[in-house]
Amino acid sequence: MATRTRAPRRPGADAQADARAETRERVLLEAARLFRHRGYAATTLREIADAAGIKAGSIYYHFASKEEILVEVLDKGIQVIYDHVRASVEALPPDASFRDRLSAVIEAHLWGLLHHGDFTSANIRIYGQIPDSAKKRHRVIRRDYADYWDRLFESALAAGQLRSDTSTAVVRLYVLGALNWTVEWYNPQRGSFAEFVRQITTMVFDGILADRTAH
Amino acid sequence: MATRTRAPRRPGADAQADARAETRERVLLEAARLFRHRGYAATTLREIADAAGIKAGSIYYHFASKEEILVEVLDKGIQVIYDHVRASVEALPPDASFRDRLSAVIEAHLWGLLHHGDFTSANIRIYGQIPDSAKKRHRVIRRDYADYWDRLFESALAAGQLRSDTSTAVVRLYVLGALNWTVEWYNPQRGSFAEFVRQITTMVFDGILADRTAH
DNA sequence: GTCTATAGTATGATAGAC
DNA sequence: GTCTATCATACTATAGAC
Repeated sequence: MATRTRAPRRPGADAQADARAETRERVLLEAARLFRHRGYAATTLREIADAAGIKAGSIYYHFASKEEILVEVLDKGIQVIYDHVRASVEALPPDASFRDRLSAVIEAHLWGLLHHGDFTSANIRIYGQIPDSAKKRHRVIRRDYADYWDRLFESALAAGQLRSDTSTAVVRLYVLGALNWTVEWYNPQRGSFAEFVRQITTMVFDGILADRTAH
Repeated sequence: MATRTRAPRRPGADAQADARAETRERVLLEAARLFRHRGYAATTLREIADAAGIKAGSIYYHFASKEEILVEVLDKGIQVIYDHVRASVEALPPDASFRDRLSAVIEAHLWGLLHHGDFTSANIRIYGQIPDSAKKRHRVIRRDYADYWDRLFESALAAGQLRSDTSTAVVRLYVLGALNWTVEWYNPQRGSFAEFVRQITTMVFDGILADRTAH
């Protein structure tokens, strides 16, 4: 395996590896789409295989079990968002304010969430319903991402920019809940993504009541 | 059937009707709990029957199909919240402000949500994954409740109390998303329900940033 | 790398006894 | 009203041909 991925030994080996990776990706993509809309247990390997253009038995060349597919789909649902968020924050000037920093994180989170909707919505929808063994393996990356948000809020609290009458954990759960649920109702045909981000960010920052102050 | 429910004709008929209704309720309760934690498709009628203390075949005396159970569980998930919210608003003085009105609605929504967690969480978790036929039957009450919130926000907007840079539909989706997700993380052991409601209401009204004005 | 065929198990639903 | 027994179907996973 190491020789195959590192240094193909004969002509054509690259193309073969590509074909393999491509089928694998197709299976993951269709699995995410089906898990999202049907649930994990209700989705059969035959459906996934059909959608990916292969037969059910062939899936076992790429994955050891249905649960292997599940864990990869769940992990990817967090990973695509986390990667995007980190890149977005790293692009900020080092002296960016908390408000700028959090704005960037919210926008990047929403971007990843909505542009990989099958993976992220599958994650949100089915996490509560999967076998404990799968939950346990997936929980690592989930915890990492939650910690990232907690550190952000902790530093804002220390700087006096976050409301102090609520714990940072509750703020994180409230904000991530509100953001994540948008994948269930966001409609790109009802306005631009930028305007959508502005509306959500405003409500997260300043609430839903009519402005009584100018920010 | 009408004679049985209206005027029992012999002694013991009431007790029989009670026993029937009680088994039926037990099935619904256990179904809600299992749908919540396993999903609809993954939950078998044998599991529901076991939990309710009867055999799988006996379920068909009370329900025509698995989908009948599903629709009742989903409807109840909205109904218990809706009833509580309406009663709470009707108890307000007729000249209550929008802020008081919305405070009452949020508290009642959270109360119903968290005190009937199996029905409400099952509803939230599995609605996106059920057969279209079930979705269609359940959608009526779902739409009614959404309309209730929309009317609340419309009147607040007309009175200049709701922020006007976002449509009432988006505000409703944002708020209900944030509120509903609390059933996935609320922990009654980490503080009183009243304090929890205060924190959530504050964030919905005024956002998460440090107070810059006194309300 | 994908196929066909199939083993072993579990499912929703029904029929009929009590 | 609840039971037992069973039908027809579908599932995950495996074995071996190509």
